[in-house]
Amino acid sequence: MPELPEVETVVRGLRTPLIGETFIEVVSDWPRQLNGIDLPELQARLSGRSIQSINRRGKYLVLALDAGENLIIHLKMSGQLSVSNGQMPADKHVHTVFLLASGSELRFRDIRKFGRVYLVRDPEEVLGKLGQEPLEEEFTSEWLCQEMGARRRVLKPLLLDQTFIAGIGNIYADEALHRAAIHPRRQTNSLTTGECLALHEAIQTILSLAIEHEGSSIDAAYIKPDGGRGSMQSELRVYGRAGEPCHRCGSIIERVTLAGRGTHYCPGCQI
DNA sequence: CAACCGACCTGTTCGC
DNA sequence: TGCGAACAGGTCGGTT
Repeated sequence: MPELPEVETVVRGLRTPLIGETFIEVVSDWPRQLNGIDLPELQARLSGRSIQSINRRGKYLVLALDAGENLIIHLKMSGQLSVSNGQMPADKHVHTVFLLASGSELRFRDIRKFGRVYLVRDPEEVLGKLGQEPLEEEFTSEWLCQEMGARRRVLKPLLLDQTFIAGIGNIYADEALHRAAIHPRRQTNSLTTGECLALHEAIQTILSLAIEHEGSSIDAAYIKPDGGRGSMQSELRVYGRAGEPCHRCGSIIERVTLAGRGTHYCPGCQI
């Protein structure tokens, strides 16, 4: 579930309670969540490590620790992180708990169990294949237009390709294409310069707006670390609005399956 | 290289 | 009310 804006919101929400904290112990009842590191090894390498910074790369959270270790977490479809004082018992979907020196604990809750935790000395081991950060300076309209022209692919699946641009997921791909008034099935090399500029603008605008709104909380799948909800769901113009009228042209929003994903678009104004 | 499909999981919603 | 099918913010690996 969480895409770039949701992960960014989680990162911001974890900084205050976690930076400067020290790991004491890890408890897990779902070893697969630890992505192949066995619990004793994780325990040994994490115990005594303090958290120096928390950042985001694509949809990954990166906790930089002392002694050159990095704890990297991907929430996939249903992962949630929260910091608890340990008083309230964790519910049955919390599968990994990181106990901290202050007595509080970082809880990784994940109904569908797709989320993963990595502990690596070199973050590139996990993040190495990711593409451009869409809100950073290197993501320019010149770069985007050149890449589009050079590729021969269907547009929406390319936007979801994390090795091309890192962080866009199914909601914001659909929303960016609607804002840019481009049909999701268009071929990348068929875009005009004007369309490509509009797409670049739309990607940056929708992601920034979603961060301002602290992400989209459509059901219980995404909540902030403090338990609150984002408000971006009420700003969405196509995602989840099949059968409703387009705010721009009044046509009825359609939902189709494209590359295996539900795809929402306006047949009236997305050309 | 690109497109497609099942796998990985559990829960919720929808149609009959 | 019950019950199965479809669907869900993501990615990976194997196959055409």
